[in-house]
Amino acid sequence: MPIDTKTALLDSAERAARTLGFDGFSYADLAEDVGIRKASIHHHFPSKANLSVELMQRYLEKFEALRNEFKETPKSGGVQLSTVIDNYRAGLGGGKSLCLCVSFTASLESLPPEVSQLVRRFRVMIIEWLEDAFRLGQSDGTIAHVQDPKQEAAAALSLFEGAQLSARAQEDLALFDDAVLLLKSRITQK
Amino acid sequence: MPIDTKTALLDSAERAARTLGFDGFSYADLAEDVGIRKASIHHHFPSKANLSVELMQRYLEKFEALRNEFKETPKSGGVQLSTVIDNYRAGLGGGKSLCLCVSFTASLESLPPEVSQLVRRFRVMIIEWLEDAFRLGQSDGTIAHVQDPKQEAAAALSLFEGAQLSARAQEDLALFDDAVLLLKSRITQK
DNA sequence: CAAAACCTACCTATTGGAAGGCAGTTTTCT
DNA sequence: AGAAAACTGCCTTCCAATAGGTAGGTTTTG
Repeated sequence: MPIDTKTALLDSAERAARTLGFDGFSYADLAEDVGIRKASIHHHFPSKANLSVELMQRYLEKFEALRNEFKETPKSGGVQLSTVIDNYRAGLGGGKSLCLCVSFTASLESLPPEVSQLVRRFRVMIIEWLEDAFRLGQSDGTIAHVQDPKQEAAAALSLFEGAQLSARAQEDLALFDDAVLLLKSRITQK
Repeated sequence: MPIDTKTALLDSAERAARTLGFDGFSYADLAEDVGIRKASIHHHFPSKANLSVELMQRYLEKFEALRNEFKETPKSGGVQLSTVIDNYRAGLGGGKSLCLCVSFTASLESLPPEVSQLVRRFRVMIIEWLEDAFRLGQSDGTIAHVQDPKQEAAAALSLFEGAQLSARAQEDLALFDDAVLLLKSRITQK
């Protein structure tokens, strides 16, 4: 047994959504990519709206799990912040893809309200993660001049998502690095 | 004469692109919105790719003009930065639309290479504007603790675009304000 | 009058989706 | 245990709607 077909479909759809946008791919594309007939996809995902929900659900859960990992084995604020940054950088796929949350936010109108809800939950979760990181970094001294962790978190999330757009616009990871350099320089590796 | 049809089409298309994404609207939608037959659109824009180019061109020119205005009648760095922020905020349309540059960046793969080029030019222009603003703010004292204007500019653009996404995700302008608050608090109104 | 603007009428390809079949596995009933 | 029923995963066939686009004629306008 190579790979579960449903998972293969989700993987393919996620790739497509993050590189082309949700309106940028079709069931036909998925079918060809996975090696299945187009109509068979409906067996796993009755509708494309349904697929979008399961896609975002899985994505959210994956990052919630990652976050919980870091909650249990506490690291310094600086390390936590670096981890989030690295994750957003890695999510760029060399400048070709975006965070699913970013991509879905851009075409939110084409998506069922359930997805909007999940996107919001995703954002809240990341914000909380960042807020914790900044608060920790403030007290353990691994992030310089933190005044208000809440404000920092809101700004940081926007910065990361915007930095992904910058990098993607020129398909160049250096643009991402440029955008986060200032923030990164406030981190004391400890 | 109410409005030039071509302009009406561009306006409608821009609205659609910024709220639904470029793949989220069709010539049929435009036709209904403007009150013209679908096929007639081809008279003004032979292809949708063509439309996307003219759309981005107009958008770029509009902001270039705005920028030049500020070049001729020099204001303080803080005021210039505030102006850019306000523009990105206004561009949100109450949380329903995005900057065309952001929207196009997300679905860049569906667009002709000419648009990628224009998107890049747009970004470069904004970055230069911001860089000038930070440099000015550094010397005239209207923006606090500016170390490297270049780094600040790159971070600021990402921040604004990301802040737009944040606000749009919840259709709430307050999210934009949250994200830019930290930066805004560094501006001394003068 | 000529050009520009717009129309009707089509066209082809693709969209997401419905309906029903069929082989293989698992569950249930006797 | 063995037959029947139900479920799974994928298939083929079909479909109405929509996509962007073309051809050629008619109206409007400078």
